[in-house]
Amino acid sequence: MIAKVIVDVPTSQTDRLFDYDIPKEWEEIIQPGLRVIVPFGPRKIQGFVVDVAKESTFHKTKPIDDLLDVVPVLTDELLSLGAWLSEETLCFQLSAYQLMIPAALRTKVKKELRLLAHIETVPPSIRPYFQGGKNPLWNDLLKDNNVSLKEIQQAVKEERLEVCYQIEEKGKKKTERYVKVSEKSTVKDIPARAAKQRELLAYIQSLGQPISVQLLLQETGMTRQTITTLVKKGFVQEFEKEVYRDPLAGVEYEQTSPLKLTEQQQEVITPILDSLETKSHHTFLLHGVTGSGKTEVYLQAIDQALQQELEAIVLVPEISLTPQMVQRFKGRFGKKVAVLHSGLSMGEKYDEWRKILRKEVQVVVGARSAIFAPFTNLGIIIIDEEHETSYKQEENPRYHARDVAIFRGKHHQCPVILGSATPSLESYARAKKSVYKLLPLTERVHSRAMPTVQVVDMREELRNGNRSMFSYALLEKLRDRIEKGEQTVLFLNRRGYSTFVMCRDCGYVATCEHCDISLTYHRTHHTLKCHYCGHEEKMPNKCESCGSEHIRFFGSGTQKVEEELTRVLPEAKVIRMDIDTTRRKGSHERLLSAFGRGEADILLGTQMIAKGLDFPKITLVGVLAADSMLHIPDFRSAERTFQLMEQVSGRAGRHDLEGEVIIQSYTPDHYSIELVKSHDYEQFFQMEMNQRKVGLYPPYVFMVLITISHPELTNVITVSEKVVSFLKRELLESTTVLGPVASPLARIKDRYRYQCMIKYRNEPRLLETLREIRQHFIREINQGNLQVSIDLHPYLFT
DNA sequence: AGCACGCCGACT
DNA sequence: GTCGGCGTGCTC
Repeated sequence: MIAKVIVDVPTSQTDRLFDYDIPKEWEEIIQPGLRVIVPFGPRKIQGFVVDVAKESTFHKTKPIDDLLDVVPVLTDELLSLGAWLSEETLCFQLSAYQLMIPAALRTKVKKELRLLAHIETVPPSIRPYFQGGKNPLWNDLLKDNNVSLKEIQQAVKEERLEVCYQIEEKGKKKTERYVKVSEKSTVKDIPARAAKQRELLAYIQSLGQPISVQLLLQETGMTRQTITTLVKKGFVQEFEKEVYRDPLAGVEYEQTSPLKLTEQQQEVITPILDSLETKSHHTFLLHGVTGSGKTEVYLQAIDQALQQELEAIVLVPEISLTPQMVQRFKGRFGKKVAVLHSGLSMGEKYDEWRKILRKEVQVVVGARSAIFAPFTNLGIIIIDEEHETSYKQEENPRYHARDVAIFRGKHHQCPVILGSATPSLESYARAKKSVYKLLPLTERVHSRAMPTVQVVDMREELRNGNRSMFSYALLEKLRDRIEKGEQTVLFLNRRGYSTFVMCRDCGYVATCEHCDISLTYHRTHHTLKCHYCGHEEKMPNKCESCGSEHIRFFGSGTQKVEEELTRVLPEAKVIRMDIDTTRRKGSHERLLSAFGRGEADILLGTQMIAKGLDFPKITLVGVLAADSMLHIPDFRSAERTFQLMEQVSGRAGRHDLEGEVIIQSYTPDHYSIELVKSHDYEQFFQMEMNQRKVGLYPPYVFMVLITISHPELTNVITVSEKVVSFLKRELLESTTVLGPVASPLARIKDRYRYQCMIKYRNEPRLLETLREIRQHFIREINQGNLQVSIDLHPYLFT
């Protein structure tokens, strides 16, 4: 029998199957999805078995060396998903499979030296390494300049030393020491004067089951010595037991039960339940305004899946994986839930993952990579806040969790639900074309009103002599809330901190005459540049629109805002939440719960406070600079602005008190800001779609971004030009190839970067052509200087 | 990725 | 004549 193996060597030359003999004794055991150790040239490496066959066309097959697993770590479905993913994202199959297993399982095979003869026979320089019967690692010897490799090689040849391969598994299963009573031991057998021992044995006996040593000590107040004596005398046995690391140890979740659904909720859940019951795949776009009760719909749909003995995956954006969110799922489904996010340690992630593999949980709540949870009976997949860009991985493999979800939905014939108050244009357009099924939730639960939104024109403020970052209207309302003891959320968007140029008098922003996208200021040449078409112009001294000299770059930090806030409102208690104040583990939750307890009047923060906040006393939301994101040179900037404004507005008035929103802007007339007033997603969608049509952007076209980098600028330019002319030659006439132009980040780590862009509607030879490009530059790539990164459906243009 | 093989310059 | 530089190519 032959195993087809993907070896752990991430290069394009080895990105194919290698055949290995399966030794007789393993024929029953080896199956697809197992990890194995195989000989590869002169060394031993790890690999994934992806298939088993009768025979090989290769005539010099070697046998598999060792097994790393007994139970497959990849299911058949995940194996085929990996193959598909590597096709679609142009990554190595190996990388796709590594994505699906926890980091703890990504083993390294290390080379170590062992003594075959007496220590005196090996070179003196390496003798110290063998002290205490140790086997030194090859790499450690290499680092030592006194050690001569020649001598080692000689010793190996003469069989005084041998080179062995040691598997180093990073993920250790956590164990604890347990004790249990030995058979037929009785208290009577212990001398009466050993009262402590008697008492302890009796206690363990009374439990009727093994107990962890730590817990035993805690509960009885005895010393370790007493236990050891009992063990020595043979009355009890001590052993290691595997335990799970519990990141949420001690946290109690209040059990919740299903709420009565509103009429609208009932309407949207019906087709989902239908899809579940008939086991047919549909992708639903659940478009529900903030506060419309999407989560309750998710919960009840999952409940239905569980009743059918099926499993569920829920994806949540990383930043909203707060205890508040986890609470809602744990509260309803208790121990059936595993949580996977980046805040967990490697060991904790490994444990959560193993619970899934062993079918000890049926629901996974997690960030992007949780979409690969090794379930085998999926009943439903939910992607909350579907428009979030964090669902796209920005490094290889550059996959989008939405695409993976739909692949798995089709495989399991189960519903996929994309939920959002502000769907991505791509998804909404698909829903309009009936590719997805649109499920609208237009009302908030308990018929609460949407918050009223007031847009303040900051140009006007400036004209009225207000040079501060707070408008009169916002200040007045802030004072009002403090007086009433109500709370305010102040939102400052730091993304787009960078370098767009704007006139403080008229709001004019320098844009590219060819692309209708704001220009980026380049300090090096004091110029303005377009990152899409390469257009370049001089940085103006005066506003081109009104002639004012108040033209400047934009950007302001939370810290500065906080200072100013304490100056103008000294009585206000402020909690600041940004990357700086939430870096430490748990500080995120601490700050939020402090705010929830009413320990502050104002919560000031960035992105991270835009989501999931649900506190009854928040009645005012202020957005300090709504435009900051609008002028990022990205065709999605208007979409992101609208989404964010809506998202932030949703924080206000979610309970009995009515909510109010103040948005400060220098471009109050822009539709992405204007339309927040009426919370009119539909209208925004229409406007933005027009823009996309004119500019030829998704969803009207698909895009591919190719980034070329090299330490030598001239090299980057030559290669980029070759790439572009090759693309133009190979691809259809209807396809647009743009560039090459310097990337927005024109140099990273001493490497120059150029990019080109493909826009296409239908391009059957696309993947093939892109693969050819990689292949063509393979030599230069292998020499390690050239990098060609290919991003299909990019979300980031740096 | 590693590692071997192989073909040229510098040296005991 | 040999040692060692790293360009090239292979690994079931």
